[in-house]
Amino acid sequence: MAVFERAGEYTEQVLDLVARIPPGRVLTYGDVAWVFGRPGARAVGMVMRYHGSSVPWWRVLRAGGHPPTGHAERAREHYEEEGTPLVAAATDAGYRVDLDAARWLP
DNA sequence: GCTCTGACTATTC
DNA sequence: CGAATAGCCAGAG
Repeated sequence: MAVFERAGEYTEQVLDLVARIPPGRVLTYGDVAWVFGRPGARAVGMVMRYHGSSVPWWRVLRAGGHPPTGHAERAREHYEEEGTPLVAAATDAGYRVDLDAARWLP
């Protein structure tokens, strides 16, 4: 595949997986890292910061269904547009994604 | 090749 | 529930 040949394998795998996430579905940083057999949740976030412009980063959230730091507002627009199950919550942007229903695994 | 940084997570106060 | 602490990994300088 190697469509995202920009950095190490890890980055390529992360970008490839995120790009494969179907609409209306989401994944947590921990899950993405878990798929690669590496608890590098932080590394996944870094990949998004550098190459997130090339992938649907809004489909990748933190543990508990909270959107990425500083991007909650922007991500919410995508969730409503794709029909991602959201849940009202008194955290971050005042909402969170229903992982129990939107969680997706390859 | 070492050090700093960060879109994280879990635990504790 | 909110803030603080520690542990974790990979990339960039």
